[in-house]
Amino acid sequence: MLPVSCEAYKLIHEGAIALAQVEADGIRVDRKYLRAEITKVSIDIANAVCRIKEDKIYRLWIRRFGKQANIGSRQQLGKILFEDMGLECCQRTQTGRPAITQETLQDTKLPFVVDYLQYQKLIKVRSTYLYGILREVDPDGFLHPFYNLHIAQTYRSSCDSPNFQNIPVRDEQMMQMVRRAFLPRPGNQLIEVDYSGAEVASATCYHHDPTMVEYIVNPAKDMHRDMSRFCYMLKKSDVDKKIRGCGKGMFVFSQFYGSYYVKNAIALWDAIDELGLCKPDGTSLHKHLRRKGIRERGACTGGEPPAPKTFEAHIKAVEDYFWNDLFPVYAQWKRDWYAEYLRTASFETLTGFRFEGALDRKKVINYPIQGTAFHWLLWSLTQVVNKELAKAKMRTRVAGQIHDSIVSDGPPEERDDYLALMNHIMTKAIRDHWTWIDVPLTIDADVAPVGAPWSEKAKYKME
DNA sequence: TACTTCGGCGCC
DNA sequence: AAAGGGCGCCGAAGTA
Repeated sequence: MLPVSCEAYKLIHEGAIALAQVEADGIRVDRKYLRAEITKVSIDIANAVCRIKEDKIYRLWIRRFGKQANIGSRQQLGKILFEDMGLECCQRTQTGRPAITQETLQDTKLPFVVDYLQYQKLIKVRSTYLYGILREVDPDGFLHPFYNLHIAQTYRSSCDSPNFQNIPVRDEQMMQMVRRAFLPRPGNQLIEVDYSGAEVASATCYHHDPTMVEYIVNPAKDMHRDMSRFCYMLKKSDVDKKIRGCGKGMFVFSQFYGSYYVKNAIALWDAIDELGLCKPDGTSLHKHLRRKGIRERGACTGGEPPAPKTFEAHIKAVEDYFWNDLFPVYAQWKRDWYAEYLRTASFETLTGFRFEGALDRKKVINYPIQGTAFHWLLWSLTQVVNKELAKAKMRTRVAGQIHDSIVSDGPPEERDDYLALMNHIMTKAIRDHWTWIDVPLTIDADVAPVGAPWSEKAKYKME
């Protein structure tokens, strides 16, 4: 930890005090629900195991491993599928073995993997989440996760015992099963406030690309929708939520974090079938791309340049456009920032923290952006926890923090005051504190009904 | 038995 | 030239 200014030191000091308060207050958990759900999930797991054992593949499994056969062993499954059955596995692990992942299993197209993946999901929910949370609940029914400021290389926080920062949310089934366990105190409601596009805004404070500023300032513009359109050669109106999500995750953020067109092309192409991506009239995007002259994905080997008229070649063109035409200033900043690092062997965040030592290019670009975005959240947390809640004599308490969001537990009559306070701290006061924040910051809020679990949170309109 | 490493996967 | 940043937790498998 290398804070290079009094102000940077103060952020960590006051941040630690705020997080200690969050840890002490904790979050209420429904133990009865957890115990009942563990029983329920255990039955579902037993049923899934039965279905797996009825499959032909399990007979091969027994023949090959006999008494050692273990459904939980990915290594064994890999040997059966990719050695005995001779199926193709297009991903390797670090040590060169076939990678047995959700993706490579799905690629086999075997009916067996549907049951197997459901089984694995339930195992994950039961062990990491249901048991993992229940084990840490205190005698009063509260959870007190630890928030660390001395672990992450980026100057972010981390969280453990249990990790409150990786509770399922994207998978609807897992989200329901796990978030149902988190409750507000009696008579209260849970609220989650998060920075919109925190890392994009943080990055822009470094590179100042005018096109990115325009995307942030103008609510009518949408970078993810635009890039989704270009990747799949669609009209603006053809981009639905699913397609936009693919462009965002498989192109834009991948590119920001240092991935490249070959990986993007594979992910975006496979997503068409896996997620059933269609135009509004029901045309599959594969068919749509064929009409645009793209019939194949391309070799995607990374060795040779992509063959013409392949999807790979198209995504390479999108990548060139993205960095050379759309965000040239961002691209130049990346080159300059890295060159300066090579010269000095160090760099600093805008919030006043230094990095030293051997780091690769991707880390040199990503660390300051990630750390700075978190420091916005941490500063906001110090204001609300250490100062404003007490000053306003409010009963609302912060229950947790997830990198760019703050979860609170408070009485409904304080809800609108709390949201107004958070909006003031997170979007206005912070820009007086750090005047180098030269893009507007905005927040979103999710609110669960009074007495309802975290699984029932829904978008909340703030005035 | 206790510990470490690996592969995998949950979140931002 | 290379090719996804950061975490914590789990079970399996290997080692002491």
